[in-house]
Amino acid sequence: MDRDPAVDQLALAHQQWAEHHEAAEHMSVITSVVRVQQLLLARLNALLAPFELSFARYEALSLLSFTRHGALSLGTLGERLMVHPTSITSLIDGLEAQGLVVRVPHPADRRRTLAQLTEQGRACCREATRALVDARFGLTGFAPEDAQRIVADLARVRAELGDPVEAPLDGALIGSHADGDDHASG
Amino acid sequence: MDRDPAVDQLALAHQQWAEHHEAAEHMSVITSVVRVQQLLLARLNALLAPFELSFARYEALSLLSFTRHGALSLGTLGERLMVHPTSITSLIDGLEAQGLVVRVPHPADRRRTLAQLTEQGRACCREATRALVDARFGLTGFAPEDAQRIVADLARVRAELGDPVEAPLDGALIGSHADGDDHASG
DNA sequence: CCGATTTCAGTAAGACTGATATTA
DNA sequence: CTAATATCAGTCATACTGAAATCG
Repeated sequence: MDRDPAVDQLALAHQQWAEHHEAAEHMSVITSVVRVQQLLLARLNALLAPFELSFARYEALSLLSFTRHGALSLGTLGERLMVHPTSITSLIDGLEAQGLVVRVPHPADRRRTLAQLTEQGRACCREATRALVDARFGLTGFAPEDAQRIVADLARVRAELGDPVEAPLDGALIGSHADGDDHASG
Repeated sequence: MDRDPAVDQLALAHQQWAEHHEAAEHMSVITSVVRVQQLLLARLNALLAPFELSFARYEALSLLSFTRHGALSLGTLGERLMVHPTSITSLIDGLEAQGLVVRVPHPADRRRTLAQLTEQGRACCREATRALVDARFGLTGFAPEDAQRIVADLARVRAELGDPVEAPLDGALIGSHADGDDHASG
């Protein structure tokens, strides 16, 4: 008695839900989002495995690489990544143990600590980025317009849940991201 | 120097990414999915907190409630929820400690164990369902058609990542979910 | 003194690997 | 015998709470 080799478990759950309750479509949004995140992160972590990076660590490296001196305070990093302060501490612990970043004191505020990219960290980020971009983040089959539509739909969900969402820009760009960070050791 | 009170961190990341690399739209799909799942689960877990349920536990109860006798083997449950076998063991451990399910031996296969809803489990699931449905799973602002479009888009992503995805059904329903489970104690 | 920043100790749920007992 | 099922032991990354040290 072998089971069906490939059953769409989400469609099955939707069908069962619709037979018993209301709001089946809303429930399906949840299960779809959870499942897609599960699959996407598995794919990305596989792509990043050769570099001994998780996607979370890659995101941090990437943010650092965008700054003028390759450094951000832990607080700013946590804000950008939208994670708990203690999570940033352990995330940077890991990257520091790998030699990809170092902690340096903030020159102007001795309460703060900067995470500073090392040369090795820069190189690692560069190569990992190439791997991800070449694989189109696991979304090879999607044209940029397809991706944009999904992002727009999910932005509506974020807005519904209280996340700050930029108005669907008709040309208005943000230019106010100088929050006093990004001055490194020098 | 207070920061902007509400900045769309995802839009900011997208902008920075687009300035430096390709595939910015694909990257944005990832960050959007991760963020939406984070926000959605936080909302759902808050809605379920009065019942001392997490969404994961609720999903298990819900699946059990759909069966004829309120019981499924742990293996089938894990397959439906798409989680690791050892995760099912600990999930059922928790539900059993709460008195919402009990483990009973499978009548026809002594290797298997059935998770069986208790009366308390049924009641808890019923009330939790009402709370979730009343709140439309945190998606009050979405009409069923909106939700359907999002689900369809995410189904394309799942297909792209190798998940079994039911063909966009034009009337074809699945009727083959009798996999030998669902016979309970009696 | 108050508040911001980071860290630490501890808890908890979750995802894994590898091994094991039991049974088909 | 092999394969399936569930569990256990242990590891790991994460997410939190509460407290502390340091500093603006």
